[in-house]
Amino acid sequence: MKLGTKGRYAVMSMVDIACHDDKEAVSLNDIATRTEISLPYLEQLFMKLRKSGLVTSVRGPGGGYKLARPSNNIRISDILLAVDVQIHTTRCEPNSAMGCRINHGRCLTHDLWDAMGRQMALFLNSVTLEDVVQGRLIEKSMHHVKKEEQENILKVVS
Amino acid sequence: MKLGTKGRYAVMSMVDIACHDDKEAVSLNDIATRTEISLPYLEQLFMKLRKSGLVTSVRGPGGGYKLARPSNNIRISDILLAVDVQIHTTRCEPNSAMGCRINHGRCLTHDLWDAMGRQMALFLNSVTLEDVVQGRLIEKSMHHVKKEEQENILKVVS
DNA sequence: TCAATAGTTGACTATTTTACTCGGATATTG
DNA sequence: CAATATCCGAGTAAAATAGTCAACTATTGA
Ligand code: FES
Ligand code: FES
Repeated sequence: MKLGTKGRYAVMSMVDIACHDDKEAVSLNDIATRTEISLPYLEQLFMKLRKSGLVTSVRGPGGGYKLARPSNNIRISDILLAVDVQIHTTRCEPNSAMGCRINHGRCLTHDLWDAMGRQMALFLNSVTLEDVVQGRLIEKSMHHVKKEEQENILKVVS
Repeated sequence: MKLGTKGRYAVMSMVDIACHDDKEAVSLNDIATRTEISLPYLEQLFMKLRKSGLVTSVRGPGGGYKLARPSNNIRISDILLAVDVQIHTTRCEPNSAMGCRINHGRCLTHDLWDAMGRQMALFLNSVTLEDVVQGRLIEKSMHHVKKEEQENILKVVS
C-alpha cells in the first residue's frame, strides 16, 4: 500500500508553485530543476491539473503555470483526484451490487476497507495546500497516542 | 493508492478462521473454496502468518490452522505486517538522513505524507479481528461528516 | 502398513501497473 | 523569425504484484 510518483509529484509541484506565489507564472523547467522531476513527466501531469481547473497556463516565453485558486482553497484530495490517484481499498465496484462473492454480495471485510478508505479521504479533504506550505499538519493528526502504540505505528508505516 | 490481494486475502482468511472458532482447525482447502482464493497462494500467505505467530498449524487429516490468540487480541495491522504489507507514504528511507533532496533533506510534503501514513496506521491498530467479525466499524470511523464533504469523499475512495 | 489428507518449502513465471520517454505541434514574446 | 514554453498522443521500459508448480513431511485412520 504505497503512494506512487504520480500523486507525489503532483502535490510537490503544486506546493512549489504555491511557494512562489508572486503572481508570476512558474515554468515547468524551473519546477523540474528544483524538484528533480523530468520535464516530459511534469508536462503530462500539468495537462491533467489544468484540465481539472486547478492551475491556469500562460504560453510563450516567461510563461508557465499559476494556481487557479488561492492555496487555502485547494485541497490535497483535489490534486490527487486531478491526476487520477484514487483510494482503492475495497475490491468491489461501487456500482455493481455484488462484490467479493461471499456473504451475499458484501464480504465480511468490506466495511473494514471502506472505513479505512473514508478515513484517508477525510484526512486528504481536510488538508489544503496552504496547510502544507505553512507546516500546519501536526495539529491535523495524532493527538494523544500511547507510547506503546507509537512503536507499532512506526513498523506499519515503514 | 490501492490495497493489493496479499493483504486483502490475508485478512479475509483470518476473518474466515475467526468465524469458525470451534476449536477445530480450519483447512486451507475449506478457506479456498469459500473465498475463491487459490490454494497455492493461501499456502504462501499462511506460511508467513504462522511464522509471525498469528496462527498455529495442525498437520495431517483433519488438520488446518487455528488462531494463536483470541480474536480480540489480533489487530488488523498485525495481519498486514505479517504478510509484508506496509504503509509506504513517504519516499525517503526511515534511516537515511536525506530524503527527497529538497529543503535540506526533508521535502515540504514529507510531513503531509507522514501524517497520512500515521493516520492509517492508527486506524489499523485500533481495529481487531473481533471488531470485524462483529461488525463494529462504523463507530471507529466517520462521526460527523458534513453532507457537502460526503460527496467528495466518495469520489476520492472510488 | 499403507493410502489419503493437509501443511511445508523454494523457486519460478505471467500479468498488470507504474513510471517515464519521444516526436512533433501550437502559441507567445521580443 | 527565432527562442521559449505549453500542448498532445502514443509508445516503451521497468518494477511490483499475483499466482503457479513440483516435491517433501507429518499425521490420521482403515
Ligand atoms: S471488498 Fe466490497 S465486497 Fe469484498
Ligand atoms: S517524503 Fe520524506 S523527504 Fe520527501
